[in-house]
Amino acid sequence: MRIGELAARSGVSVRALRYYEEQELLEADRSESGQRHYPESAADRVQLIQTLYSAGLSSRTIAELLPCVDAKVSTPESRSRLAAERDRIDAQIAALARTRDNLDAVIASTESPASGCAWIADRDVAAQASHSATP
Amino acid sequence: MRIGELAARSGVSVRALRYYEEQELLEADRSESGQRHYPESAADRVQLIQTLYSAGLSSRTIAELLPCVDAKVSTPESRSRLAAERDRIDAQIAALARTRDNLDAVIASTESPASGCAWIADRDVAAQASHSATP
DNA sequence: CTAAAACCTGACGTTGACGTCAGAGGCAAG
DNA sequence: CTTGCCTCTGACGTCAACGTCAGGTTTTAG
Repeated sequence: MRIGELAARSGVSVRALRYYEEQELLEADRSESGQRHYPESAADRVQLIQTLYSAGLSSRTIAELLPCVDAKVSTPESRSRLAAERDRIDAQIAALARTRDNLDAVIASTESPASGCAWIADRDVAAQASHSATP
Repeated sequence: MRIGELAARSGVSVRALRYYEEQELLEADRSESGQRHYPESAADRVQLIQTLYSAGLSSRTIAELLPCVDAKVSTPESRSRLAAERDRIDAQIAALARTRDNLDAVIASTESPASGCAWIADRDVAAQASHSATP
């Protein structure tokens, strides 16, 4: 299929697909006239790329990890990289869960009519005091 | 305290603090000569701002929600805003958890010597097929 | 065959949260 | 007083993941 159809199927823009190619995340066959031509499997790959982007990985990191998926091999570097990213995501989940709980607390306190919302000042700061943000 | 000390205490840059003021997230008294002067409580507030940033809120959103914390009042708008942000964070957590599980799967498969890593292609794409990314 | 739609490359624009630099003033120590 | 560090405003730079536009070629529909 050509780029327009892949864009429609995977729900990303044509520009994004060309960007992915530029970043070496997605390769395409070229027709005689230079037009990109993708196999069916490209749609899944684009979904994968999107998933990894939404998990906060950079295109460079994704480019470094995708060969593991493609070649179905893993070097010690790729494994430690995977583990590092997993840990980062785990920490991110934990931080988000804390913030969500804080939001829940303030929502609960403001939904009942006669209460203020002195929330995170009491809860979150204490929890935050023992860790640092993502670099 | 002055801006340098607050920066050191809260672990953010001086530039960031001035930026927060520009975005109306953080106010400062001014000395006769124009230098910013902060109360002790500013350190906690900076932590709060950082927490909300790391949860993916924009400075504009934070600026709209902070008055609720300060004035300890909530309007219907601020309440629905809080709920919307909570839901967004919840969805983000769920998406991250899926991706983390996928990473776990591939790590497990690559750690044992004789296996490939055809992971997300089997697991994640199916899971992703029923939802959309954050806009 | 022709016009429209899709595609190409190249390049500049956008957004957010700052970094960085320039030039000028302020402030405690010796 | 002057040295040296801190602070001020203002303004341009950065980085990622694209958006958008220009100007030209290719494919498709009628």
